[in-house]
Amino acid sequence: MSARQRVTLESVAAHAKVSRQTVSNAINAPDVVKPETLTRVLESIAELGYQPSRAARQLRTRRSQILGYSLRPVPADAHGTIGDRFVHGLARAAQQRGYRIMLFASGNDEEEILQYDELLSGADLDGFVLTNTHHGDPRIAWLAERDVPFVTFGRPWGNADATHPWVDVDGAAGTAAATRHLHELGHTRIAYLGWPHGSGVGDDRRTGWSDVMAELGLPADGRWQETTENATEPARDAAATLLRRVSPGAVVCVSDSVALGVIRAAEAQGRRLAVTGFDDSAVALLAGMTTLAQPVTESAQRALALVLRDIGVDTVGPASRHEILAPQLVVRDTSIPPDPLPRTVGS
Amino acid sequence: MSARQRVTLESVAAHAKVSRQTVSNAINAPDVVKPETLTRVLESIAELGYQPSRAARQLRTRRSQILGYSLRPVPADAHGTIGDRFVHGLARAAQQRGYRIMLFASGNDEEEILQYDELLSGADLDGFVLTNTHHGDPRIAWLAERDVPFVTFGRPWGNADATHPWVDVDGAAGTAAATRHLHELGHTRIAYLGWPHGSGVGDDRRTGWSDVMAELGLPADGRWQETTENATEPARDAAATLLRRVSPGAVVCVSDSVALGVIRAAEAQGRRLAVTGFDDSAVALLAGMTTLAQPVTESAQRALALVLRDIGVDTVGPASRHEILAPQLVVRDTSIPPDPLPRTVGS
DNA sequence: GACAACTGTTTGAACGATCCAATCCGACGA
DNA sequence: TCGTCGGATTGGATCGTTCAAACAGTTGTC
Repeated sequence: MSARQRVTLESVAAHAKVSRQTVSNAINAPDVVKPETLTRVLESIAELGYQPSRAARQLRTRRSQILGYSLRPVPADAHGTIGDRFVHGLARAAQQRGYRIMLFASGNDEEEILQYDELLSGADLDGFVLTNTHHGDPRIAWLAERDVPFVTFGRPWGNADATHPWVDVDGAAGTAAATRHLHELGHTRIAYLGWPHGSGVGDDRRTGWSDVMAELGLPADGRWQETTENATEPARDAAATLLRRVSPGAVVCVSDSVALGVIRAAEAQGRRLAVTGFDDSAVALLAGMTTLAQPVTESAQRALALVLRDIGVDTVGPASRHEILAPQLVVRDTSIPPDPLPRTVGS
Repeated sequence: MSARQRVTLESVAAHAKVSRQTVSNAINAPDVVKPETLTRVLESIAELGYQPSRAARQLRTRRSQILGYSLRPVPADAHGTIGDRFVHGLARAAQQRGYRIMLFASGNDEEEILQYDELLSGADLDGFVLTNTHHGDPRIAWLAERDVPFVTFGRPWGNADATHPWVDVDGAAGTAAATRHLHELGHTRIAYLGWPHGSGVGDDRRTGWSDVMAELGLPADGRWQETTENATEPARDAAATLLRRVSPGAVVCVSDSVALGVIRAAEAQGRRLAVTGFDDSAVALLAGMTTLAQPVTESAQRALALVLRDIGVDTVGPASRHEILAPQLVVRDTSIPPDPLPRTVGS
């Protein structure tokens, strides 16, 4: 009920019989305070339950200890929880380091840049975490130009000399693992269904398949691949073509949605087919689909560490400025040994 | 490159040839400023691109213009985008009103309350938005006791005299609409598969079905319902029992996951069955499932308006302190007319 | 013994906004 | 002409922290 008096540096100082600044030092630069004074001050802080006012600190230091994270409208057909889990991991990692995540909404890159401007001058945000970066992303240029600390979840495709820190999942390693897995099961006729050429992520994932196929001396030319947009219906049609053309025993897919299309096509043609997806979405779980789980939480933690380093929070050793994390193969029912007679079509 | 001087109240005042306070008034209380002075000041603000320092304002007023939103770990089998879309709607609605959303992570109610305490004293948050409230939620008691403004997405089940503002989706209206829809298609043997008794949301949705059935003079006793936890596998087993017991022509389900279990059970038994789900998740879209779409974005907007009113941002007329929004029926393929001979168990 | 160097602590000023009290100014009435 | 009134505007104090410089106390050096 009664509004208790706010605990401030001054009141802690009085309680510990030192000055404001010494209490401040005890928090921000403990090494300059005499050990016995330090313990006395820390006791007072604990006893009074003191918490520094972020506003006052921010006003003086021009640092908010807050990072910005932009939300885009959620597409209607989204079934992933990747975004969800990434934000959660980010928020948790941040608050362990005394930082917080502030959200803002934007519809496109330009709008988002306007928000950057507003948040930097008005709210003194210390940095940003970007997702869904793309080729020639204007947000990256804007931030880099102003020396604003930021990190991207997703590597800068087609811009090898980008200097900002980033974290990404190794798509090629993922499809490579899936391809090897299918080969170990006995498959030799392994096709690939991916996104249209030109997207960094899609091309990367295709590479994993084609490299392993080459390594194994198995065919992976144009006849063994097909492309489709990232939805189940179009994927079904593309898969139907692919199945008729090379009659594969297994298909590595660029995503769970696409993989589901392949499964539907196989059912329609009455074929027995091994399929792998990518993302480990809820759909994959429901379909009992073998897929690749992205290390989302770990990505968030690494991303946070990278941007905090640029902000200057910890000046630990010169580790790499980017991280590539391998996804994990989740084996379920849809990766099955091949038919004894691979050539046989249908029931 | 060169760090341009920050635009402050003082510099705007100098530019407009008035005093600090007049500029402040132009922003916070335009009606006390003489019109011609006002326009002059506003022009200066626009010209210099002035933005008030949130830190300074917060230090003085003890208001941050920030609302807290807690994230819980995302369950592995989650396939909904409801949480995602709610946060997005919240962030967008907030920033239209000059507010921002700050995230924090917590694992349980107690941990979340500790975060409240920290955020209130350290960061001066103006209020909170809670989701996933439950019976006897300690968070609600804690916040209410301290007169902290907050709103919940989800009504206070079993606590009719709760006084805090809330927003919720009308589950009963949803299942009622589904039931009527099935009846209009010609169904009369309509069963229900729900969650175990005792959960507010689950019981509410069941009510919608049973009320309409009673209204239509159709049977809805215990034989026509079954319960299951919210996952596809258990739902399939429960559905199998239900189908054998009353041989329904249609089943209204408490969620999309459960509905998918019913579809699987019907396939296994070779039955033709109309099914409706709840939530309009990606799974429903993929399965071509008739379901109920929750007005998530609108809920977020209303929730924001309610909590801002308690904070005292707008003192508009005395509207209601809670809102119940109706979900929308999304008709797809799984709501089908009944067999000509409902008793026939098809091949 | 005087001065310098160093350690640990304290004091005053500043960050940029709002609150509060005081002042200005033109109009109006006596 | 002067005092009064009320709305518009001004200057000073304040919020709680950190920065920069000054201060006392001890030790070391020639």
